[in-house]
Amino acid sequence: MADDTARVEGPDAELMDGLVQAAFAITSVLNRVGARHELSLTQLRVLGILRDRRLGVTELARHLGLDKSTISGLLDRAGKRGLVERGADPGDGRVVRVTLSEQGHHLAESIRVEVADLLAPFVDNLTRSEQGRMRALLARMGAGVL
Amino acid sequence: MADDTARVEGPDAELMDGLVQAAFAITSVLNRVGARHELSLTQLRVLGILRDRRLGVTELARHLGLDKSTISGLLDRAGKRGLVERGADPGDGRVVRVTLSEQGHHLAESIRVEVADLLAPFVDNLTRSEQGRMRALLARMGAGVL
DNA sequence: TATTGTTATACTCTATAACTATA
DNA sequence: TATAGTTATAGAGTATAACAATA
Repeated sequence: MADDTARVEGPDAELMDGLVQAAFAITSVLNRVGARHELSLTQLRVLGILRDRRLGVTELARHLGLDKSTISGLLDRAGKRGLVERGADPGDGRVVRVTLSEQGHHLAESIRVEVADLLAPFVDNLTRSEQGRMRALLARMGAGVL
Repeated sequence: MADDTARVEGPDAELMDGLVQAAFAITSVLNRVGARHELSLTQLRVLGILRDRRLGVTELARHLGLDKSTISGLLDRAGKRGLVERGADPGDGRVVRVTLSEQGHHLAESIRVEVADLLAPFVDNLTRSEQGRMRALLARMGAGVL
């Protein structure tokens, strides 16, 4: 075998490991920030998703990959804390429109800042151009729809 | 301001968003694979951690960032399924050495393969050299200890 | 009939506090 | 005294099944 580049190798196992480790690390940061505000990771995600959206229960369930019955309970607890509000849908009497309360918006913004603060030291280990390259590589991988 | 590069900007918010989205996406893959085998994400992690380690309950708790009482319950359930075994420590009568059973090792290996299969299509969106660059960037960020 | 949301039920996950055994 | 692990307890997260209301 003269040409090493022709060797058939599986996908880069080390990279996969790195991605999974990074995912755990980032999730740990999110959990820590959530815990400061007595929010589970899921509640944190609800706040993040509802920041710029007004969704029905079923849509929210689809965003989170959870059953709608799970969302009902989640919303009960978040509602009791004054973070979200349930409203009627003008066009369809069956759907419940879920929105962030003003307090919910404030909390979501605090969380965004705190997460950025905890992530910054790591992102700052990269130069500006490295940051740009990382961003581009994530996009090329299709990280958003992964 | 003649020199744009001198402008003080906050850390790259877009990159942070990309990292968080990627983390959710990867976690979703892990959850899916776990669900196939009726394993929670935490049980999945236990299998992964114990693959090449023989830890005490407290050490395992530290690895996972959970309380040791949580680990006790986790091990009860995993043990009942024959995935892990509790053994004595030769040097310290207080510690319980946790190991993967043979069945646990098999399952851990299956999971590794399944995760790799689900992640492969995305990693394969990058060329070899891009994969290498991504791996290096993750390492430079300190993704492992993030 | 099909869809939206809620409720009842049953587990798992998780932390806190109190406990036992060993060091 | 201090540390390792377990147990009891309580609350949150989760899915399944059954249900009511609306389309």
